[in-house]
Amino acid sequence: MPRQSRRPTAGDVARLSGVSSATVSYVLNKSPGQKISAATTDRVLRAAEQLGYVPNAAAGTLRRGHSRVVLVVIDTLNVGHTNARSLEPLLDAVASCGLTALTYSLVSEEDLLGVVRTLQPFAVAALSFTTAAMRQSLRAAGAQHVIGLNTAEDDNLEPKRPGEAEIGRTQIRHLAQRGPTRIVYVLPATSPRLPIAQVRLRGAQEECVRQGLRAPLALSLPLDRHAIAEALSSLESLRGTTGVATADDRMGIAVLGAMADLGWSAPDDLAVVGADNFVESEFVTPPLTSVYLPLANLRAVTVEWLNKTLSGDGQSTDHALLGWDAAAECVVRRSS
Amino acid sequence: MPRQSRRPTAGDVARLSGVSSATVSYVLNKSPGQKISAATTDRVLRAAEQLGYVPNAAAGTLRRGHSRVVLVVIDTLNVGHTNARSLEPLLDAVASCGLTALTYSLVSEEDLLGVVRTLQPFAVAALSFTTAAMRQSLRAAGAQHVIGLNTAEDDNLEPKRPGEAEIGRTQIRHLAQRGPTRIVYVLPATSPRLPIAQVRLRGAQEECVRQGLRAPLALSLPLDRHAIAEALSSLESLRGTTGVATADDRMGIAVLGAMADLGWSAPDDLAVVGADNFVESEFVTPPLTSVYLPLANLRAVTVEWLNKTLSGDGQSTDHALLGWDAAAECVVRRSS
DNA sequence: CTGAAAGCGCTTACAG
DNA sequence: CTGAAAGCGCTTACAG
Repeated sequence: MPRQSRRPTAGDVARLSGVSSATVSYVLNKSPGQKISAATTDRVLRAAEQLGYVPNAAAGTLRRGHSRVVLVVIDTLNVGHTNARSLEPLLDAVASCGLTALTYSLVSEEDLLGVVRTLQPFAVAALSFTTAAMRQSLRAAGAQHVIGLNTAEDDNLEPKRPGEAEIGRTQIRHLAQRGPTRIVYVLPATSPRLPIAQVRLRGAQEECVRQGLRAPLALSLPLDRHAIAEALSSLESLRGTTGVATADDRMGIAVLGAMADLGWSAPDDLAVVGADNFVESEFVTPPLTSVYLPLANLRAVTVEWLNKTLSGDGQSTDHALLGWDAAAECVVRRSS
Repeated sequence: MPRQSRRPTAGDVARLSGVSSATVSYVLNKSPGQKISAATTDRVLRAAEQLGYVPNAAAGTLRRGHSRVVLVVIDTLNVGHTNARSLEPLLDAVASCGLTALTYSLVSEEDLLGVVRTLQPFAVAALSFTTAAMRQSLRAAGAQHVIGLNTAEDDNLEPKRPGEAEIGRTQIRHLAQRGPTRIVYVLPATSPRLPIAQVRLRGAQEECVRQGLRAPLALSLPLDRHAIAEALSSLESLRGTTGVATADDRMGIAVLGAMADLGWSAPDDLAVVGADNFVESEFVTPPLTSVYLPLANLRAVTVEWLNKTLSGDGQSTDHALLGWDAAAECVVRRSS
């Protein structure tokens, strides 16, 4: 197999079409303010096509000072389908603007900054809550533009996930309507998603105060059917008057399974509400009520923002907000 | 807010430490074959630290001919948790080799080639089956090295997902052991994962022949509890003698839910087996039996491969294989 | 309407 | 042991 021959450069295209590499660049980038004759344009385009010319992005990046990549940051603390739902419209938006979308799974913020320094992306679109300080660091590291999920109000506040507390509050509001006088909040004993679970719990605690309910009993349980059943059985005396909120639907489904093992049924023995609205929650028996955060038209918002920054003066590094409905939605099913 | 001052370059570091930028490069890259005095090394390191110097990756890429990025390709046709499980060890492996891992969600192969042309990655690690032709294209587009899930045998064969057929075969082998004489295969009516479902069905069909069973009844159903219940009720006469295999656990859980609505129970009325071993499958009632493909030590295989290519002559563009256990595993639970 | 030339920031063969 | 210089492939201000 012959060694892959050198990849064609703008110079090669120029030579073939009998113009300078500058003209090639003007034609291929449709540089505004450059009038190139139709005949020349045509020759250049034909030559580029013939050679299969693809600009060397690294050279462009070096010259321009930033790449044409949009780095989409995924929050690994979100459940998979939550990310998937947001990702698709975002990737779509980026592609439709002629930019290259790359996904980065957020492990640590330090690591993300390293990637940004490496990539010098045109923009970072963070599908996670970002503080003003973090956005500042991202721009300092070389991201021209930063967009993220965040609320103007909470900019510098911890926790960084204001929407999560709202999920906890909404779970309690729903349970309170159903009659229970006592709340149990079940979170996973160990899980990478524990930080989110804790914010949800905090929201639930707040809402219990507001509703005049006793503080919720927080139960850290392993994702193990038998262990959960055992823990629930010690709550025997609470049957009939208790609502259970779980940190997510996975735990909610596990609780329903454990209840079945105990011969208990929802909502009579315990009313159960989960979070994140897993697809599976509709299919279990009884179907699981769930609270989640709907994301507003991400695609449209992103396209509009990218177009604005692309046509902008090139200097603006302001951040923008990704669409975000502050209100959590409760899908009521038979478990509560 | 003052405009961000120019980012420091190797030249700045050189000036501050009183050496040339060549020496800076030698020190920072620990260039073999260059003897730099300890004193100089120290001064350079100190100056780089002081200025917060980070090499401009685009310049390095331009000069070197490829970047230090490993592009990890995710197959969006796999379910989220399948990808997540593979992704973690891979990202870990890449980081531990001092390279930058970026994730790309495979939409189309053409689009992936575009990203590779843009990024000129050091390597592409594809968490999807890749044909020899595709790996060839990837290298032509600028990926120095390519690694992927694939079997040497099936290199040029369609379908590109040999493991999926094995899932279907294993589902049938399991059901056949349980006594059913008739097989129903349930796949989603519409789903982005339909291509995978169809390969699984084909595997199931093969295995039915091998087991001397009648060809499976293939049922395309929407992910809708009532619609599934209705479809199942027309199978009334098959109760007690039929095994149901579903294209994945989501559909399996939906089938169990629909059966509950009909007052049927698994495994007595229908023995049910799903695929992909969702975490939730253990928690539904009855717990769902599931077949999945375990991935072998991805991290170790990847690290070994990266180290080999990094220390290699720099010219080799051969591909390697990611760890892959050809055997599917069946987690037996009470639904079958 | 088009081209010659500079320069983005690295890396490395070469000269000392 | 260290430095001067070339060059990777673009883009763009400038000159014609």
